[in-house]
Amino acid sequence: MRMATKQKNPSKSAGYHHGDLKRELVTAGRRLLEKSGVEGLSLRGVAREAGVSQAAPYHHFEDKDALLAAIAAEGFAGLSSEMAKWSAGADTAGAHMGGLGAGYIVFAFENPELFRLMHGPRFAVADRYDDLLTVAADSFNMLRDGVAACRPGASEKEIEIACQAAWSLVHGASMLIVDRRIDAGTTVDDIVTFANQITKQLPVSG
Amino acid sequence: MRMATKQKNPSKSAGYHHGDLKRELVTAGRRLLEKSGVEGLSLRGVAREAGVSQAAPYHHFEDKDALLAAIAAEGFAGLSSEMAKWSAGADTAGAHMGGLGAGYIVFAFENPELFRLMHGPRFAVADRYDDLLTVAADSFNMLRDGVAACRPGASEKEIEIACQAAWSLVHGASMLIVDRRIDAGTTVDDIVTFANQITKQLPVSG
DNA sequence: GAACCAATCTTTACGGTGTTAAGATAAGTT
DNA sequence: AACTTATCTTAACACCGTAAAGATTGGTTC
Repeated sequence: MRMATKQKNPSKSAGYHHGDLKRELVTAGRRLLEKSGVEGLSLRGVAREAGVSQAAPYHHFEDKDALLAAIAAEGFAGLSSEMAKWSAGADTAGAHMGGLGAGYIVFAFENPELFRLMHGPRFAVADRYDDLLTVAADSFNMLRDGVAACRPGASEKEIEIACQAAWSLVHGASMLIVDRRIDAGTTVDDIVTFANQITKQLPVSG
Repeated sequence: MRMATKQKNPSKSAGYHHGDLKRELVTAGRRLLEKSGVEGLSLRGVAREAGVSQAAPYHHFEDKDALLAAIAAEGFAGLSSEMAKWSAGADTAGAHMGGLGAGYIVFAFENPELFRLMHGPRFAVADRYDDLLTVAADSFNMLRDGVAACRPGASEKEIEIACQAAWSLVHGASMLIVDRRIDAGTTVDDIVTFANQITKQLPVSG
């Protein structure tokens, strides 16, 4: 019994691919995404980048949209962890809330094309891609919980409105930064101070 | 001298087109845009809709992007007039501000694909298309003036931040509604009451 | 009027795209 | 070893953005 012949080592075997191409397509897609933008991203290009023929992706994703949905899902996971990172260790509910917003905006700043993909028209009606829906809902629920913690005695309706307002504020700022309509600086520190100034305008995190 | 042979009547002459095709391309583009979305909009499709060959648009627009820029410019004009409409007749600066925000969101609600095009990645770096830049700046300046009127004694810096926050809030709400992530109702009245609730969260229009 | 010019439109063509259908190869199972 | 199944390739289709070259038109000048 030889050692290396089982599929123990999923690296590039010469002939047919047979590693986990699915994963490699997603990472290649993310790579090309930040380089060329959503519009410049082609399925054939991803296949090329992965060193595989043009039709190969169709054995792992039903569609180009399905691959983009997988990339977007990874994006939402990254968004959530970025929010968690910046809100960790906050001593007040307001500071925690501010951290969530800062993380949201920082993520958009650092992954502009990915952020655009995540909120693009493609998934506006996302009855397919349920795992995308759940992971996106996770990100949203972090915000919701943060808002609720800031207003202990508020009614359900008040919390909903405050939550929608907070989400809109943070999402709009991210979008405007990504689209270069607001200049919030060039470093992550710049972005964070900008985020703090912005979110301070809401009574929630005051 | 015959009457109808001059280009007095720019309607469809049978053979070659010779009306103002440029205008017709823009309106045909807007029509297809709301039907098929930005991604589903093809230059060939626009030419087809205008009843003209596929290469004809290139005599009026340098590019597909140039046509989209013209459509987007019309969009910003519409956005400005919608904001003007909803803020007209307000008696206080705060009410005026609220009207501007409501108009912004209502426009997005009523022209989702156009709104997406206007803020798409295509014009993020818009050193070309200067008329697009100016008409977009007009919309922004309406917001800026509204914010400044709400805070007479504020410093330049304070006004800028309040302005960015207001813009972010309103823009984010529009984007989230267009992307179906926030359900703000189905009628324009629904949208307006939603907009009022949201903007009331900002100290500017309190 | 005729001759010319510039603008506008068409036909044709090229390379790129998403996607499907048919065949080749590898891995796993009996 | 034979068979099955998953994976990958090649080839093809219709569509797209765009450029080049030719046709048609309206306007201008004699």
